[in-house]
Amino acid sequence: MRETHVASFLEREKPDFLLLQEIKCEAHQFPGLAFKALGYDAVVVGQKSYNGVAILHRAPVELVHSRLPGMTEDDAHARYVEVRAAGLNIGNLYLPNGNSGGEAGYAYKLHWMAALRARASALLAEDADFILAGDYNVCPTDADFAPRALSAGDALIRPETRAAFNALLFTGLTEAMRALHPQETIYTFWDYQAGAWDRNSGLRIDHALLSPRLAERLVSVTVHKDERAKAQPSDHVPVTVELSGG
DNA sequence: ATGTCAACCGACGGTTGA
Repeated sequence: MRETHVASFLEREKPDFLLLQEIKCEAHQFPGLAFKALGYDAVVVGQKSYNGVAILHRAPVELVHSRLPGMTEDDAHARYVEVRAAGLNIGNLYLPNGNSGGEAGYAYKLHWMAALRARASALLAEDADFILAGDYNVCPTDADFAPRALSAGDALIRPETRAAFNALLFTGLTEAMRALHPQETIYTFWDYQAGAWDRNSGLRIDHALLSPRLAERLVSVTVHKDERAKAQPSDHVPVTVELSGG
């Protein structure tokens, strides 16, 4: 994980919450002390080498889920953590890419998306205010990736992938970026390969979905593109979602 | 078909997943 990049972002932007994906370490290896010095505690759902998610927070939070409900007990992937804080549920997700492991790997992605939709439905049924945000590994439309950045059969743009994403939205959620910026070309990820950053061959795969009352409080969505130009950057850049006080 | 990267495992380099 890119500890110094994260620390400088916290220091500069001072978000109430920071949702991290692909921390790629177990919880005891997470660099909590550097963030603690800046006033942040962490809820960490880790795993050796791959996946892993964490939520950094300044005020106390209550852990709600450390696995996506509906996924089987033997699902070893650390891809979801949900906390309750500031009167809302915050779900941080790292949705399966779906391009590895053949058709079984892709089926896992679709299964995961179905479970996420079920979680959204359950939260709506509770009348909760909530946000489901993170790396969705989905380009919702052809406007969400640069020309030729992906091949036609890529799991990020397959029709079944987009149908599952739309099914999630159609439960009644609002995709924060497109609610405020419906037409702009916006990317949040640039591959390390093939000079993707230099050619601006990016993807928009990091999304924040808001429950109905939260959508009414949406003020701004900011992509911190400068982060990608730093030395040893992540291939994703941070996205800030600003909500008015509720 | 990738102009990449990091960690794995098992002993320096091929394999994996993104």
